[in-house]
Amino acid sequence: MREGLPGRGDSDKRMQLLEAAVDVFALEGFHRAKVEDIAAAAGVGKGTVYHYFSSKQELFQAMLEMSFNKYRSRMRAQLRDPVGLHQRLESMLAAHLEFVWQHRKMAQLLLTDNRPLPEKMYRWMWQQRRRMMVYVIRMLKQGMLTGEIRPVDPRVASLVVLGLFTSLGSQLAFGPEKFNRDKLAADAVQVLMAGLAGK
Amino acid sequence: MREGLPGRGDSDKRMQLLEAAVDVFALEGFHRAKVEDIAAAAGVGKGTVYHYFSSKQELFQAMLEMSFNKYRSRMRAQLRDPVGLHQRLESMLAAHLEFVWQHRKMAQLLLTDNRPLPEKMYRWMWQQRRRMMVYVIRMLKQGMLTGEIRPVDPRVASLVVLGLFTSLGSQLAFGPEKFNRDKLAADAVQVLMAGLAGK
Amino acid sequence: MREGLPGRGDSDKRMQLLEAAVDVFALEGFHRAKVEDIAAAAGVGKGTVYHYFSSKQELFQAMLEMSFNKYRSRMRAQLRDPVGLHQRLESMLAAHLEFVWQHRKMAQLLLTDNRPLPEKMYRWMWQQRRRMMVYVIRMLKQGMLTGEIRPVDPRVASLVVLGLFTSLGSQLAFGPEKFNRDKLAADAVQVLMAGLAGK
Amino acid sequence: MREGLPGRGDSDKRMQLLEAAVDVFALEGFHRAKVEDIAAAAGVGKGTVYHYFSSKQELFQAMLEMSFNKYRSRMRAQLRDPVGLHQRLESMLAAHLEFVWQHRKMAQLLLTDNRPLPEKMYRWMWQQRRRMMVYVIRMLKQGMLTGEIRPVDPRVASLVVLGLFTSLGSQLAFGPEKFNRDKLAADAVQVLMAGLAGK
DNA sequence: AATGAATGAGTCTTCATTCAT
DNA sequence: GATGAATGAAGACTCATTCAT
Repeated sequence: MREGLPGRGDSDKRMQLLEAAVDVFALEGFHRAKVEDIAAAAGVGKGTVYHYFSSKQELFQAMLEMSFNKYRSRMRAQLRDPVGLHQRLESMLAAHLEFVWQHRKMAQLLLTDNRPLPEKMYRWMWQQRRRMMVYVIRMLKQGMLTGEIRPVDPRVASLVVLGLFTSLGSQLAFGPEKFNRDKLAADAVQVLMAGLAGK
Repeated sequence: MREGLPGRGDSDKRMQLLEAAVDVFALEGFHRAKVEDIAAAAGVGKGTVYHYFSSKQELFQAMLEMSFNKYRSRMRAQLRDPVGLHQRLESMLAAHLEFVWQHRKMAQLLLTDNRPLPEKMYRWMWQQRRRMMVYVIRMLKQGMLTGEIRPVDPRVASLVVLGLFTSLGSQLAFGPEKFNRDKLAADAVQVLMAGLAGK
Repeated sequence: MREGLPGRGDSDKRMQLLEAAVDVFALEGFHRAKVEDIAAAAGVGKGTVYHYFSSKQELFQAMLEMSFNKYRSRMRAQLRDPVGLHQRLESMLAAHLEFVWQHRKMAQLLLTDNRPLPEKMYRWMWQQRRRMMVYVIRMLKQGMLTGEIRPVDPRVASLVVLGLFTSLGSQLAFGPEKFNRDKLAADAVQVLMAGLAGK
Repeated sequence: MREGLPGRGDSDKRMQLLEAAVDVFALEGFHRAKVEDIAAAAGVGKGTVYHYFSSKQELFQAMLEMSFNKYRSRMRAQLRDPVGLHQRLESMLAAHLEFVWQHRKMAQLLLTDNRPLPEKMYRWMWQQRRRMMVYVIRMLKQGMLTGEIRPVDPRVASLVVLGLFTSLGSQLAFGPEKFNRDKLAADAVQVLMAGLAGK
C-alpha cells in the first residue's frame, strides 16, 4: 500500500502517532490517555499503534525521547557562537523558556503526570538532568578560570542555575501571567550573576 | 487493642489510613496504588477505607493536605525568631531540605506522579506555590527596604528563590549523593545573595 | 432499659422498623433500599435491625405480610353485612381501591420491584392471589345458585374479576388522573355485571 | 464462524446479546443478573457487552424495547382484517395470550422484577400501557357507534378490558395450570361482552 | 500494512452482616 | 438491648492488547 517516495525517512504514520501522543499524553497524563484516543488523534486505527510500538509504554517513551531530542538540539543551536558566560546563560535560559512555551503541554506532562515507567525510563530522565548539570558545571568551572565568576562550589551553583531554569519554566507553563520571555531571562540571569545582596 | 491515650482527637483508623496512604501512594503513584493495599498497610479491611473517605480520590487529597500542613507548620516554626534576611533564607532552606529529606517518598510523589485530581486539587496545589511565592516576595520587598538586598524585580527574584528550593529539594530526594544539608543550604544561599559574578 | 408497660404486645422498635420498611422499600425497591436507611428512618441504629429480623430478606417478608394482613382485615370488614352479589362486589372493589390508594407506595412496590425472594416468598404471594381467587370463585358460584349471575365458567369469571381489581388498582396507584373511587367502583362493577354488549 | 446470510442488518453479536439478555434477565431479574452471565450465555466475552451497550442498564432497556416491539407487531398483525368488535377482542386476547405464553419468561420479568430504570424507562413502560389503552378506548367508542356495545364510560370499560388481558396473562405465565388458550380467550370475552348478570 | 471487534484481567465501590462495647 | 465501626464478598466497568480479515 505504502505509496509516496520510497525510503522517506521515518514512516509517516509513526510520526503522526508520536505527535498525537504528545497532545494526548500532555492533556490526559499517561494513565488517563487511551491508546484508542491517540490512534484517533493520529487518524489511524487502534491496531495500527501496535505496528509501530509494542505497547503504550513504549509509545510514551518514544514520545518523550523525541521531545527531549528536540530540546537538546534547540539548546545546542544556541551555543554555537562563542560569547561570554553571562551572555550564554542568558541565551540558554531564553531558549529554554522559548521551548517550554512552545511545548507547554509537554512540559506540563513532564512536571505533573507520569510514572508508569518502571525505573528504566526514570533513570533515563534523571540522566538527562544529569547531563545538563554536567554541562552547566563545566561551563561554570570555565567561567571561574576566565574570571567571569568568582570561585564557588560548582555543584551547588549548578543546582541554583538548574533551579532557575525549572522554576521559570514552570511559572511560564502553568502560571496565568504572560511574560516577556527575553526580558524575564535577562532579569533572572542578572539577579543570578549579581546576587541579591546590595553591593 | 486500642493502645495510646483514649479520647485522642482524630480517629485512630483514619490516621493509620492517612499514614499508610503516604507510603503506598508515594511508592506506587496514584493509579497503581490499590485501595486494598493501603487498607492492608493500615491494618484494616478494605471497606473501612470507605468509612473514612468517600473515594480513593478523596483519600489521596486528604493525604496531600495532611502533608502540606505538616510542611507549612514546620516552615512557620522556623520563622519565629527575628533574624536578618540572609539568615532567614538560610534557615528556611535548611528546614525545607530537612522536611524534604524526611518525607522523601512524599516529595517523589508530588514531583512525579499525580493527575487524577480533577482541577480542584490542581488549583489547590498551585495555590500552595502561590502562597509561598507571595510570602517570599514580601520578604524580599522588606529586605529591599532594610537595604539587605538591592532593588530587583521581586517577582523575578522570588522565582529564583523558589527555583533554588525546588532544585535542591529534588536533588536531595532523587539524587544518589548524600549531602550535608545545612552546609548545602548555607552555600546555596551564599551564592544566591552574593551572586555568581566575582566582585 | 425497656421502659413502659411490660407485655406491651409487639415491641415498639419492631413496629417502627416495619413501618419505616414500608416507606423505604416502596420508594426504592428491595435492592436499592439500604438496611441502614431503613434503620435511620425508624430512628434506630443499623445493628438494631438485626435484633428483630435475621436479614433484610426477612424484614422485607415481614413487612409484606403485615401489609397483606392489613389488606385482608380491611376486606373482611367490608364483608360482614349480608348483601347481594352486585353490592358485595362493589363494596369489595371500593375497599380495594381505598386500600390501594392509601397504600399507594406499597402497591407500587408490589407491582414493580421485588425479586430477591428465593421462591418461598413468591409462592406465598401467589398463594395470596390464589386465596383471593378461591374466595371470588366461591362467591360467584353462590351467585349462580341464587340466580344473581348466569352460569359461566367460574374460573374464567374470577380471572375477569381479579383483573378488574388489579387494573383499576394500578391505574389509581400509577396513573396521573384523580378518580372518584366510589363512582369508579360502581361503574366498573356495573360494566362487569351487565357486560359490554348492548341489550 | 459467521453463519446465516451475510449482510444481515443488525450485528450478530448484538442480537445474540439481546436474546441472551431476555433469558438471563427473565430468570434472575435485573439486579441478580450478572453482565458476565449474559455475555457467557451469548457466547461472547464480558467486554463485548460494552461494545454494544454502554451499561447493564442500557442493555436491559434495549432488551425491553425489542420485546415490546415484537409484541406490538404481533398484535398489529392480528388487526388487519376487519371483523366485528367481539371477534376482534377475542383475537387480540388470543394473540396476547399466545405471545405471553411464548415469552413467558419475559412476561414474568415485566410483572415482577425491574426498577433500576431511573424514571425514563418507567415513563416509557407506562406510555406503552397508555397507548394500548388509547387504542382500546377508540375501539370501544367505535363499537358504541356501530351499536355493538351499549353506552358505557369508555375509560372505565377500557380498564376492565386491560385488566382482563393482564389477569389472564399472569395466570397463564405464572399459574401451574395448563389452559386451552383459544377457549380461554373466547370464554373470557364472552363474559366480558355479556356480563355476569343473568339475562 | 491496517483495522477494529473481541477479550478478560484488574479495581473501585457498595452494602448486608457481624460483633465488641 | 442497642449501637455503629469494621468487614469482605460480589459485581459493574475500563482499557491495553490480540488477531482474523
